Amino acid sequence: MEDVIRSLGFLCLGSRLKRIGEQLQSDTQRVLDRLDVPVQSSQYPLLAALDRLGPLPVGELAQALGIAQPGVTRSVKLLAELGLVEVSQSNNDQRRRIVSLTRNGRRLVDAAKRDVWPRIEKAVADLCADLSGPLLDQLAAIEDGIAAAPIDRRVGKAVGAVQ
Amino acid sequence: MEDVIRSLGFLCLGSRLKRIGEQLQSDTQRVLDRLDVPVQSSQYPLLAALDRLGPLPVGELAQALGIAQPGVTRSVKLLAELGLVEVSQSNNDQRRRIVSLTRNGRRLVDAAKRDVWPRIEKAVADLCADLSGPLLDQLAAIEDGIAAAPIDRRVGKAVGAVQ
DNA sequence: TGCTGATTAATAACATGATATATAACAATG
DNA sequence: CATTGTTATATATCATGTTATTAATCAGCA
Repeated sequence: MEDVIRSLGFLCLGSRLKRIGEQLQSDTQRVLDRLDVPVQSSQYPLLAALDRLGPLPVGELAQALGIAQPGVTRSVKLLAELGLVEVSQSNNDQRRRIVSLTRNGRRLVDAAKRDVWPRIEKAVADLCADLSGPLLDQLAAIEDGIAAAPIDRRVGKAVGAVQ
Repeated sequence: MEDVIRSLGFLCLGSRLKRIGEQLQSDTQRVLDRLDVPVQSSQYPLLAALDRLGPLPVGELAQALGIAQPGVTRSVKLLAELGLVEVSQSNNDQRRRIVSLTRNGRRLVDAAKRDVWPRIEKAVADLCADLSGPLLDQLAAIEDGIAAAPIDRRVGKAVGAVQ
């Protein structure tokens, strides 16, 4: 059976990247499922962001993760229910809600950094090791290219009605 | 503000691919929004599959698109309500429901193939033109690598409990 | 000082992926 | 040929992204 997304090449690059990303995430999830970890793989970037950058308000967290703010609000709520992060009001600005790791969250991140993340990183790096180009650099170039001029701008305005 | 997903490299490759894919899709959506097209960009792969492969039962359509069957069932229902595809019972096997393009669906695909898809493809190809490696080949290699041995298998079994 | 506009986060509603399960039809076997 | 297992699809539920909107707070200015 022909893989249509693959056959369509650049036309469906978005769908294809998304599909590969979901595949990688669910594979990674299976790694975590073997452990006693109560967190979906997709929540780790948020924890990693707090680990790297320290406590952050919701909006900046969204920016750091490159997702929209409501997504962060939802994840934070979930992780707070699990006792991994906590939210405190900012002193200067009552609108801002500062998210930080709890003691348990800290412990989870430290353990993951020590025991799990290096293995996952190595597995993914191996997967990409034989590629003919520097994938991460290329992805960065794509991201920069999109940021500079999104596809719809590149397509131009001269497309007439379709039906 | 540091882009954490980007900084984490291979560890978050899945999240990153997904994020780039979603960005590309929503950019493409904006192209379509300028036209009179009543279809989300994410539905085009299904229409393209029917165009390339002819009428297909739900399961084979899922396989051709590389997504799970319930996703196809849902999209087909949506596209059928829009009058772009229709469903007929298979003769040999009453379980199978064969999805095909309607006259309107055919017309939409033909118009898109003629007027829109080449432009989008070109825009995305341009975006990727300056990359230092053959991106599509690399993605194919990643997909093949995942299929051969998913990440969780590559990580190995020797990871202890995390907390 | 009090109004106006901007900013922050929450909520609602939707899109679209997944898995798990139910139902209907087929196939195979005792 | 009836039962049993398999296969194809639909449905339910969840995860997680989006945009649009609302509510609360801040900041600036007449």
